Amino acid sequence: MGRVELRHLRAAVAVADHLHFGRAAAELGIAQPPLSQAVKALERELGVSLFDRDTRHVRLTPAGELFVADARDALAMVARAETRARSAGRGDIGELSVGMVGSTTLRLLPALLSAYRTRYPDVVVRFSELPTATQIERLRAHALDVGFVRPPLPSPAEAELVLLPVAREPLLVVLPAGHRLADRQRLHVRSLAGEPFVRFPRHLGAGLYDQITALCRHAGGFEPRVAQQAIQMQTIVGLVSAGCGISIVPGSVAALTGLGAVFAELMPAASPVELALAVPRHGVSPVAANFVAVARDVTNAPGQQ
Amino acid sequence: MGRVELRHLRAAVAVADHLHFGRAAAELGIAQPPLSQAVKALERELGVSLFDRDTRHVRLTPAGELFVADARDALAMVARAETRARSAGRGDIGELSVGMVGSTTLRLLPALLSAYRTRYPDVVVRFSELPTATQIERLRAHALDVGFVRPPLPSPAEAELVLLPVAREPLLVVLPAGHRLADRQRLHVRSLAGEPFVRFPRHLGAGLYDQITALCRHAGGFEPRVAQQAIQMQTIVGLVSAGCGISIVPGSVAALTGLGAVFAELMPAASPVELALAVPRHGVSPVAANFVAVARDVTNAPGQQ
DNA sequence: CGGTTGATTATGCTCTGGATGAGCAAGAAA
DNA sequence: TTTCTTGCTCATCCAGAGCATAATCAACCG
Repeated sequence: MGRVELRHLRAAVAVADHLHFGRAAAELGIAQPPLSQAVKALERELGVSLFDRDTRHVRLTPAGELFVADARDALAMVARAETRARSAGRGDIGELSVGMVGSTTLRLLPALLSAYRTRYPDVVVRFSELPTATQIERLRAHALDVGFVRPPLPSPAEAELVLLPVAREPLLVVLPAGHRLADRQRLHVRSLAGEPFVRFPRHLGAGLYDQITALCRHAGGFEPRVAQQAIQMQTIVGLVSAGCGISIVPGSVAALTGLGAVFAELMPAASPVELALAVPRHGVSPVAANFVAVARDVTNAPGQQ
Repeated sequence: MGRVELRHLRAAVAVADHLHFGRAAAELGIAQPPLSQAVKALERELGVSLFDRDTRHVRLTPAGELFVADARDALAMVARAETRARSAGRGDIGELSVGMVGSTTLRLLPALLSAYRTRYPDVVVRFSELPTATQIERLRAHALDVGFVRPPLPSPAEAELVLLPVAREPLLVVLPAGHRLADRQRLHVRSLAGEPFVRFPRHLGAGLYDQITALCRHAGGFEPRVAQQAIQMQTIVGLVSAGCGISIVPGSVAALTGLGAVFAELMPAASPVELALAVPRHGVSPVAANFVAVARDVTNAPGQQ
């Protein structure tokens, strides 16, 4: 019971194309006898003769017409499977899940997305705004391909992920418009002592949290008092505007104007907060690898920092 | 350069189905090692790894997802090609061109067509009303698969065609309604001497023509005088109605009432005229063969003659 | 730390699939 | 006609593909 193989389909199609075993065999790069045998084997397997051939002429039977038409479709489908798999291998096609902390949206994303989509229009990109800790979980679970996170990462995560720094931003103070310090361009950390803080919960992103705490402690000499917690930058700025407290946020958040909050620089210039692209150390799909490459290009371009 | 073959597609699909090389190999009826090799060869050919496999688990890569989905489609198309070719081989599917002399339409066709279409609903049947001589040409040119003709056939045609008698009908005289003999139920051939005849042209169907001529000559003792020629039964009866002459036609033509013509039996009962199904002696498609079988069944059924 | 599961590597064998050459039928040319 | 050419098929032979068996190695499990 010899199964039908693609060589049989290719043989039938070639013979149908040329209506001539010799030329068909030449096209296939084999001699006539094997081609005759292949066609005959196919016909025996199908129980139908596909070609009427006297010693002089070759003609398709009705069954042959049907079969060859179907065979062409099948061969096209196989070719499609091959090319699409190769494309996927090159990262030209596929899907990509990108995670990002809230502030990424504001500055970096538009430029990056536009560059990537220009270069890889056939990749479906899905963005999710998630805190760093959640992204680490999902990267580990392969629910996310890459993620924009705030370093540093907890050490177990460092083992599985590679971090590529993509941006550094200064920290800014956010105050409600009517606050007593709201008219200052720059503020000393010490002047924030005693203020109620709106903060991002530590368990979802220790990097930025600890950096701010250390800043208050060492440059300000006080322990920040947490009045409210929120996990989205819009919410934090909104709570500040509503008078629930003040906050310290990455510089890109200053793009969130019009909410009734004002931003001021920090006086002993705090070390800038980092944004990094986290990528699994192993098993990165070509699609994700290409995205990383584009991200690197965009962030290294002159005029970006 | 090993081309992709269906065995590779079957292997990839089986592994994707089970996510387990052992079970996949069992399903394919081979051992694990060859399956591993087949998958690896495929991956090498495509330049992409389709499966992520540590020694414990097997998982599809994104490229694998795409490829396996396409491979399923391709395999389905091959299966479709096979089944349709087999169907065509059994005559269950395809096209059929049937020729017929005019009078066939009236009696035989409805019963035959209904029986055939019930049994073979997926065959597209095309009927053409053609004189015997034209049918012979087209049968020879394979423009017609089978044809209902009036025997006998010219001897060169006999060599290539097989004739199956399917009906015998008596000959009837057709007269215009106002004719002097129009009130008779049966007429002696002799009484038609001198009448102008509307005839079917001999070169398009010698069988019936010669039979009528011989009848007039031997039983009537006269030579029929041709006043008009026509190649369709409706036209012949119409010309008779219009007073252009009389005619002798197969019995089934009597179904053409309402044209102002009357029919009468012939007195020295003429040997009935035959209707036969002509089929090429060689290279008959299964579809045509099935039609012949149904035709034989229908015409041999009790109540038919 | 063995035991088990399960994929890969290594090796040998079988049988398929292709090449080569002979056979043969049908049209073309002489 | 006879002969030549064309072109599919049959027969034989050989290389390599593809499968099996056995060995190897890695990870989970008790």
